[in-house]
Amino acid sequence: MTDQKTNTGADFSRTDPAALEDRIRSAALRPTRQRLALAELLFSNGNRHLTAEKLHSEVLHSGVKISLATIYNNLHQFTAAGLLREVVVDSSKSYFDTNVTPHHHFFHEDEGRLQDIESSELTVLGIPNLPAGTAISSIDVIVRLSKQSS
Amino acid sequence: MTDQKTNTGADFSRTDPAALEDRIRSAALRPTRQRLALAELLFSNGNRHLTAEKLHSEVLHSGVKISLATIYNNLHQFTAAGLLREVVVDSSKSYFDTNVTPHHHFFHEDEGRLQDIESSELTVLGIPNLPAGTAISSIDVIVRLSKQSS
DNA sequence: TTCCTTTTTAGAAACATTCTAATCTATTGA
DNA sequence: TCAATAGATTAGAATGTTTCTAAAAAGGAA
Repeated sequence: MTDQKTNTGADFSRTDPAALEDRIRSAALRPTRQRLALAELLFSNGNRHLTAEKLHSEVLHSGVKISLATIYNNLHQFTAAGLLREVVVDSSKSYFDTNVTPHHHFFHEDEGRLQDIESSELTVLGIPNLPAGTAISSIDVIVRLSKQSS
Repeated sequence: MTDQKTNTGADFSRTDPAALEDRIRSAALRPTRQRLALAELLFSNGNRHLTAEKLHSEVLHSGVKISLATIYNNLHQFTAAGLLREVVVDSSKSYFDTNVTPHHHFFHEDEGRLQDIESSELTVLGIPNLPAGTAISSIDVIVRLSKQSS
């Protein structure tokens, strides 16, 4: 149980450089210095929800020189490979989630922060018949939270 | 039952200029030429899901000169007044929904088109306890649809 | 009408994201 | 080990959506 294709939340690959490299190789990508740095931040710290800009500043602070274009390239490549999932909650920027199993989200509107809701907890009932010629690509539930008013 | 604060889908104000003007006045806004043109497109054609750009091109085609800045100003003012609701489904642009009652959406990913799911049909069960100090602002369910693969 | 406020506007600016084309790097296999 | 090549990174330009600015126009009250 040290390495799996799925990621349910446990930080299973825990900074082990070889495991990170395998993960990148399994996506048919080369384990470059930049990718390893990104993978470490993304996949060795439990489930995370990050914007491109946040990831960029984290990786720069970790001492690895990397351009924003590379951040975007890799976020998209990781997403295409199923290592990340994009979550649409804000019309102005994209969030990427390291938990790629089916699940839902709380979104703290004031902080711009996402929080997982496991799909074992939350159920969606009564989806109508699908329009002809279509198939479900995903079901996204976002519970938007504001600060308590009183 | 000709005019109500809520809008469940019926096109109840049906191009009646006086009703549109009341609707604008009730939001503490002046019924300008531009606002009336926008209100007519938004509120006299059943439930609609529009982007700023789409609304702009529609209103220009209807013969009313209006700038994109005015479109944005008014979409936001109408939203603040509860006449519209913003739906976040696409990280690159905003959609505005004329149906402001609680409900959910199908999103046709290939066409960028939204379709209502009434909340009488779809139920969300098992929302976990809310984080301390927060209250639910809204619950958004988006069923993303792709073209059937086969 | 006059005055005051709101609204509209063109254009500039801001912002996230994507593109371009040049340079660099990992990998392969001789 | 090295050269060849395919893939990766990069700075900076470009794009698209949305917001801002400041000035002109229009609505409404008196």
